[in-house]
Amino acid sequence: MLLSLKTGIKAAGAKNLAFNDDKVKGAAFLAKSLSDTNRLKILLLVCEKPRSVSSIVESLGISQPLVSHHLKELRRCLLVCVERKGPFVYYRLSDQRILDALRILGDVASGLLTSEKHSKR
Amino acid sequence: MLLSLKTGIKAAGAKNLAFNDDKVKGAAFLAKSLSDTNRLKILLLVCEKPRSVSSIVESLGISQPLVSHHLKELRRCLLVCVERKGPFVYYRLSDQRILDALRILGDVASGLLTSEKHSKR
DNA sequence: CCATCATATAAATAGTCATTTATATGATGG
DNA sequence: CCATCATATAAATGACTATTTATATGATGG
Repeated sequence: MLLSLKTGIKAAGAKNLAFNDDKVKGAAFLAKSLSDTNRLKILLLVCEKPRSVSSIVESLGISQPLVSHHLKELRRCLLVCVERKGPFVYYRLSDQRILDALRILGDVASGLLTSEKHSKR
Repeated sequence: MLLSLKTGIKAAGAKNLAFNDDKVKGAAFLAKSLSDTNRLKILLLVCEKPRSVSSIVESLGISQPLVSHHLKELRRCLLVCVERKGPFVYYRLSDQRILDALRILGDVASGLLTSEKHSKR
């Protein structure tokens, strides 16, 4: 299966030689974490400077356990870094390149909904 | 809720002014579609030239109904374009920028697993 | 038209996941 | 220590989704 994919890609010829199976699995793994709007909003909040959980709760207007739950998932994917300061726990985005990916996805989504590329038949 | 996010972002200050709620929703929507390894493999197969369903089935070694199912999802997100030629149906990637996003995600995933950024405490 | 090939859809199943409610941990100030 | 605040975890629930198996549609060549 893995082999047949590689074969397929090689047969196809070019651009995606960089996508070995680990890259594909890693990309899918991160994409899953980025597929929830609440998590995306959290990432956008912590991308500038570290933010405490309560600050995130206040900004997003969703329940504290839900924020904690999503932060746990983001931690699991190593998308955020954690630092405790007294009673507060601060989270920040661990890699700014995630923002680039999100920008592309957002732009492509906007484009796809307005363009007519897909109406091709 | 939407408002509070915007407020939160504006309060945060800068980089993500481009992320309005529609962009966030769009990015999450596409990310969900990218979160399955089989769909990613399909996208990588159709990113070069149009590919028929049977060709994809053969390359990936998964069942034809499963491939059709995933293609349907990719169609729903407008990530692929469809063209029928005789009995064959050809799919191709509708926007090459998706590859850029995938490359970033793959790279970040590789990086996060090896780096020590997250072990900060 | 009929048989066959390519693709799509349907139904069933099992696993995952977001959300809520309730409770626990953990630090701090008095 | 105790009360309180900040955060995390647990359990329950409903919704969604990937996969399989079976069947349907749709085009083509004879």
